[in-house]
Amino acid sequence: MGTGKKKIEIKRKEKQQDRMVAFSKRRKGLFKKAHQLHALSAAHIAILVFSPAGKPYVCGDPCFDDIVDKYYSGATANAAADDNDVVNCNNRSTYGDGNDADEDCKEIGELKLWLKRMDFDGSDNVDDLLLAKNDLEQVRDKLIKNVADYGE
Amino acid sequence: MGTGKKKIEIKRKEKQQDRMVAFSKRRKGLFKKAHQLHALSAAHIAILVFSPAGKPYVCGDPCFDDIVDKYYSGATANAAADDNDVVNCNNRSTYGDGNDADEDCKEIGELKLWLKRMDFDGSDNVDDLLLAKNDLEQVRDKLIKNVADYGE
DNA sequence: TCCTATTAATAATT
DNA sequence: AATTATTAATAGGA
Repeated sequence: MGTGKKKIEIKRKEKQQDRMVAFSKRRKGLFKKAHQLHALSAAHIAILVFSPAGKPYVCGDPCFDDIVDKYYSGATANAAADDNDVVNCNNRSTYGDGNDADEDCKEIGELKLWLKRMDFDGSDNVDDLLLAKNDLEQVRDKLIKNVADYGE
Repeated sequence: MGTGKKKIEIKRKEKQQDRMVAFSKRRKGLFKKAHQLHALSAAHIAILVFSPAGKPYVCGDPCFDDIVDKYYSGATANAAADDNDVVNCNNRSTYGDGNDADEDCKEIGELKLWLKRMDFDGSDNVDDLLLAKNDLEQVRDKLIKNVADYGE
């Protein structure tokens, strides 16, 4: 995937500057797609992005806060549970303060997010498999590092 | 804009069924773009969409709730104020409250289910991590093979 | 759903 | 930033 003069691997770019360039171009594209989706289908859409530099960008059709409010009001929050198309990863992890138990929870929570996002069970196309491959490689690297940290 | 056999106008489709078709295709595309943006730039991304039928779809990299929390916590909320690309309308809503420790305990239970599905246990000691590492490597190799088989 | 003609998004380069 | 070669997304139809 990718679109441009060359096919690129979808993986974290090494240099901060490259990440910022990719972010700028693709954030713009993402918001445009979101706006189109709203205009065509009348769906309500809320997007929140933090740039690599930590700057927030918000996009809402018709309004970010209202849509998020509606979601957290819970009236319909469980309706998506049975839809296998849904990419739904809501997993709270504690950031910080750090007693050991909490740290472990955080590590495990992050790992879980990675695994859940892979969702390669039903993938039958090259793109999904490639994404899963990338994710797996990163999870593996994380594990290797954790093991090393434990004194392996 | 649009991409397909014909250029289309970006305006609300008249028939509900047409809106649903466009929504299904484009929601998938939007989430894919979001995942790519995250993978490439390490940006944090949260998307919430209500379909024309009112069904919610959530996408979060790395986690929807955490990103939204971070935004509403306000630590960085004002950083975007000077960016003219930002569509920014804030109205805080309260939700959740549950204490973090309890939330994490629930998370651990869910995690173990996930890890079992992945064919390895989710312990946090070195031996189990090593086993997990081996399992992940095998899964990864499987995926790489699958990708090769698809002719990538 | 799947297919494919066509357009839109974007990676590399300037 | 602006341009352009190329790929990816998708509109319409099977």
